[in-house]
Amino acid sequence: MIKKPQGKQHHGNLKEALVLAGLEILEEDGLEGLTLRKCAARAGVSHAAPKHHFDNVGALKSAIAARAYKVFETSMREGIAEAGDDPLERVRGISNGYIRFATEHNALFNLIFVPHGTYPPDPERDAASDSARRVLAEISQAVATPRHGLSVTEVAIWSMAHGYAKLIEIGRVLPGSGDGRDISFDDVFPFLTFAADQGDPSSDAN
Amino acid sequence: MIKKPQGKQHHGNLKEALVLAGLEILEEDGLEGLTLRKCAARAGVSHAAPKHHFDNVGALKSAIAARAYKVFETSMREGIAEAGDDPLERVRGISNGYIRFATEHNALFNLIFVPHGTYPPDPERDAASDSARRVLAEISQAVATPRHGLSVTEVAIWSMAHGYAKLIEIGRVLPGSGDGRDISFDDVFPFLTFAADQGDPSSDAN
DNA sequence: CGCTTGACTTGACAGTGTCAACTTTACGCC
DNA sequence: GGCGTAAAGTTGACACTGTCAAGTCAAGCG
Repeated sequence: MIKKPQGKQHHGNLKEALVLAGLEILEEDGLEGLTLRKCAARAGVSHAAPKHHFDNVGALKSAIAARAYKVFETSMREGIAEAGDDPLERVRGISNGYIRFATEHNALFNLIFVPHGTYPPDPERDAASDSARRVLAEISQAVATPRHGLSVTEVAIWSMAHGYAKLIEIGRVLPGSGDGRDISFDDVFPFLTFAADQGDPSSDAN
Repeated sequence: MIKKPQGKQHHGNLKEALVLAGLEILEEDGLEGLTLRKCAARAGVSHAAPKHHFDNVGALKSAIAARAYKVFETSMREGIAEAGDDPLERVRGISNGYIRFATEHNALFNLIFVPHGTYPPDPERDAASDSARRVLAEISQAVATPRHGLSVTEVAIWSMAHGYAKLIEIGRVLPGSGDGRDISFDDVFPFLTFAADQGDPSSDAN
């Protein structure tokens, strides 16, 4: 945590401090707990100080979201790394990384997946978002066929992973619970099939 | 809109009026615009009047959510009715109803799909939720095989529909736009396969 | 007629984002 | 080196939020 030097008038790096404070608050208290004034307090600064660095709360959230995208991308890359070379396994891997990010950093997840226009324009956030999406596009590429282009395959994978992550978030699915909601992504993944995988999901082949 | 009789002390049906006011506000201003005080004002009553009928804002939202589930269920049933008798077509139909509800009543959609525990316990909301879910379970039944039970199939369909709806909400998918985001659910649906449908998504067979 | 109970109003409080005015510091320029 | 200016942070205010406590008023009942 970067705090303002006591007594000094200038913080030195308030912008960065506010973003870091925001990330901490998000992990501790969730998205609802994120407040401009709390960020300011945690950075050791008065409640209106952020105004000089962020026009409004949306601008601060946008800056935090840019960081969140990087965590998100890392999580997806880790999921891919855990998978082998098989294209289908890599799709499963990136999906697992996607879902792990959504569950372990749920506030960040909900900070970045927000309707277009929620935050003011921000090239840094756009860049981080594009970078993360390129990872998904690359993995999708390997299971896409010319017949149905890249983006359709990408959206199919994306929809499945995102939807499953949301069902966990709202408690409709609860992997490892042992009750009726105990459905893992590995159970669901076989229902997603690609040209190279003429899968009957009831087969054990994967 | 049910308003309080001018001058009279008792409203008569404030509980119902607050719920209806809430539904209107949700459709007009979205989930962010829903406020206890605005509901009270629209019902023609003072800002603290709702306290006698709803302990807190969560209880009011819960009551509104119960209504929203009914709209949701209707939308799914309409989607099914538009499909024929083929089980797979009925899955597509309910998905289209699901997605239509999410786009046309996005505030209601986000009101009902919230983490478990967001609202106080409410038997009415639970009943409405269960009723809606039973519709999905029934449609899933027809494409499920004993090998992988009902609920797994249900979650697969649910994940796909929910995820796709969310991608539209956040603007990552924009059907009918003509640009790179122009991907319809019919494009994505074939990637979902069941035992009875050994589908290669590149085939035209659907 | 009077009392009790429920429904609603009024006023307050803390917390939120945002704005305007003020103070203080740091930096460039002569 | 001193000084003026612009940036950075503080203070105080405003409207809005949910929530609570106290008061008012009406309906119903013994």
